[in-house]
Amino acid sequence: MNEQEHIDKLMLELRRGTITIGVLSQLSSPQYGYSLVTMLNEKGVPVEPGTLYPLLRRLEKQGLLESSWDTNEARPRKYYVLSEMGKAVYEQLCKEWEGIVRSLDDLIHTRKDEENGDD
Amino acid sequence: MNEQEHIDKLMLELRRGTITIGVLSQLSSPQYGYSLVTMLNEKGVPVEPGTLYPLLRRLEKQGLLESSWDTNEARPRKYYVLSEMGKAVYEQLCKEWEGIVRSLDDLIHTRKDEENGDD
DNA sequence: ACATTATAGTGTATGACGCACACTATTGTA
DNA sequence: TACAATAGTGTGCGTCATACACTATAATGT
Repeated sequence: MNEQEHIDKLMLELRRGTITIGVLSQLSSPQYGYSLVTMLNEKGVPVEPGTLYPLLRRLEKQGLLESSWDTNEARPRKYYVLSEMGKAVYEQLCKEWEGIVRSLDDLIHTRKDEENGDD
Repeated sequence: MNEQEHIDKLMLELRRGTITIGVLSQLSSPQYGYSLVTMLNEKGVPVEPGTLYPLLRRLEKQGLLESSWDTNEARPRKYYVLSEMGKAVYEQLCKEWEGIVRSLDDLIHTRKDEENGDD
């Protein structure tokens, strides 16, 4: 396994959960799956259809999203939108996410020197 | 499932991979597992011994870490430190991590209105 | 001095869950 | 006819939390 393969694998894990936040962040107004895949990929959050569709259904089953079919268009589209609980969870999740980012940022820019080292 | 349970579960996923970065970030100089558990928890990256030890062994097997026993102390300690490849991977991973953070930050502070924003 | 408990330190086994990947299926459009 | 739009399923992998096992030392109590 070379460097790039390691990085790819680690990135895979790092992305975990971020897809969910990305999805939730876009569903304050209704959108359908196919458009979400496209948009998220454009915005730098790579996601596969085979990942997104199950995710959407999962989130709906858990009560974070609500869905409705639009059959007026050329092809039927399934629109998802945040439920009340979804909104609340999303708000809170953002705060927690920022906490994680801050902690990790802290570790990365290692401040070993300002430990006020008493040896 | 109430709000808090949802958040806990989502947080669990969000933390994925961040533990690895946290560990790598601390191993430019050698440290042993037990001290890492303590330190990371202090620094806001909660991690269980049962998570860290397998992680360290995994990273060593993959060639990102090197280990050596110190049997001079009261109890034997297994010290880990970044290998050359580990350093390279860590450097690159940090950049990628910042990319993820930036993308997600972008999505969270939804700029729906300024869709025409070409810098 | 001896027994008991706590702590430092490393390790394993199991189960859950989300993700990528490879697929299927339908319908409209060029 | 072939391609794009749109939604879906099934499998395998990897990491995480949890619970547990193990050893040797330090600390405590009697």
